[in-house]
Amino acid sequence: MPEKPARSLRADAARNRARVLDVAYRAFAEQGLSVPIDEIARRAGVGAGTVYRHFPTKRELYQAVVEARFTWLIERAELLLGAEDPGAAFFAYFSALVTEGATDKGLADALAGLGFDVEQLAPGAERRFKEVLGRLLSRAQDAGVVRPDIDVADVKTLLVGCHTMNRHRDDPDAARRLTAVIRDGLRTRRPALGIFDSGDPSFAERADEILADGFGADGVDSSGPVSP
Amino acid sequence: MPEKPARSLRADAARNRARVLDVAYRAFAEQGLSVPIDEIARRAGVGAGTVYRHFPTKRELYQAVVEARFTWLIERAELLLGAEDPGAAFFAYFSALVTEGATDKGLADALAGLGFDVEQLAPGAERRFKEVLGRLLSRAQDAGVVRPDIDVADVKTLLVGCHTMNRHRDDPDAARRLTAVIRDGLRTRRPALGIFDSGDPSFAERADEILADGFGADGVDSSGPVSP
DNA sequence: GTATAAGCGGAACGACCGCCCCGGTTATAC
DNA sequence: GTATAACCGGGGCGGTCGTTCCGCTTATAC
Repeated sequence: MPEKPARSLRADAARNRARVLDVAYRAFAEQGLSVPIDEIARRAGVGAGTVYRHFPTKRELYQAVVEARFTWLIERAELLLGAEDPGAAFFAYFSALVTEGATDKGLADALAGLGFDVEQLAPGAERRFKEVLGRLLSRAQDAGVVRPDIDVADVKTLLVGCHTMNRHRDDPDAARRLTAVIRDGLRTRRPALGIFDSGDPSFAERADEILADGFGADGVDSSGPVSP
Repeated sequence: MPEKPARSLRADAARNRARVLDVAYRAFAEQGLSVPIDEIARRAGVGAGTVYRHFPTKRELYQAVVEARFTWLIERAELLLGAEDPGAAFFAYFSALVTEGATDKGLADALAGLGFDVEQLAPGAERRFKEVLGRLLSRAQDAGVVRPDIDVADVKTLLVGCHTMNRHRDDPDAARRLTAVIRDGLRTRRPALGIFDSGDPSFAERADEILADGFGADGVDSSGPVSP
């Protein structure tokens, strides 16, 4: 059962390595990438040197954790690829990824590309993830459920946005509402019903004019509240 | 014209203060809150001590900049309050805030509550901002354009999400698409047209079952790729 | 012109964090 | 049991960043 791919590890070393990996997963999940290595070492009951012997850099430790998580996510997606309702499958997976990111900040950070670029961190896993997510997406699009103008990268970005929003407000009700907004936004537009449609387009131009005047111009108005 | 609310400042001191404030605005806009004080001092051509004499902490410097920006945003919103098309006014403002956040990372960080809590940073400005944004929102909701189940805090959070997404992908085309997804998600749902509707709800349950199995469970599978 | 105090700049301090090193310990082969 | 090499832990290094301190400079009042 236990594999020893490289030259065998001493028993205590193997134990420590597994322990560090497990603790690291939990710590990253709770605090994200920003958790110090020293804390992981402390929680694992080992010295920092031990962590660094098994994982030469923080990046490699993070990589090991993230890779395992991605593999897990990919497996889950594959379970849904055979589903009979492509739209429901896509949205079920999307929602699952959102809640997953709420539980695992390390994963959310990885998807967001905080600190390390995921494509370099775990190239294979990231590619397979995007591939399988892309298949779920195209099926939903082919079924006419998801708007056709977005691609996998867009979905990934929307996912990152959902994670940020959930961190910004930990209220679960709000999280559900906000995810619902994005899910609805992803759906194919129904034909306009007139009264609900976007409103007077000419006003949109006028609004832009109103706002355009100096919006985002340089400098802080020094006669304002900034100069006490 | 130039006010001197407190005891008068020496001419060079006033000049330096204004210079620091202006440079700080630009630096925060470009790099967000994470820009070091030393760099602001360097760019302003003064020593770090000079920055700290005028603004005792980084927080207070940031506060001065953010407060001015909020005041500016509030003024812009008030211009739109009298608009005849509440829906267009709301969406015009929302879009303006999104592009504003892309230009000004310091502002985006403030809205996201990164580093400092905005409500403590600039309580008055933040309250007035939420108030005026809330009025634009309710009007659009009363007009039946924006879905009624969301509140101001939701809109603020969605804004933060848009900013994150725009940072995650700097492609302007993608940014437009992603903002469009959220704007569409904010619109009142049209009556369902049957074929496009959410799909078999019973499958949604089954999908949850498929995914629920261990999704988000504790621990990393140590027989996986984590144990080379 | 001179006295004086406000203002200036940058060296320095402390805290944090990723990473390295080395003297001591311990599993393992014989 | 013993030799030995792998392994362990934690102190320390180097870098970053917010903040403070102090000797020198200079605007300003008289």
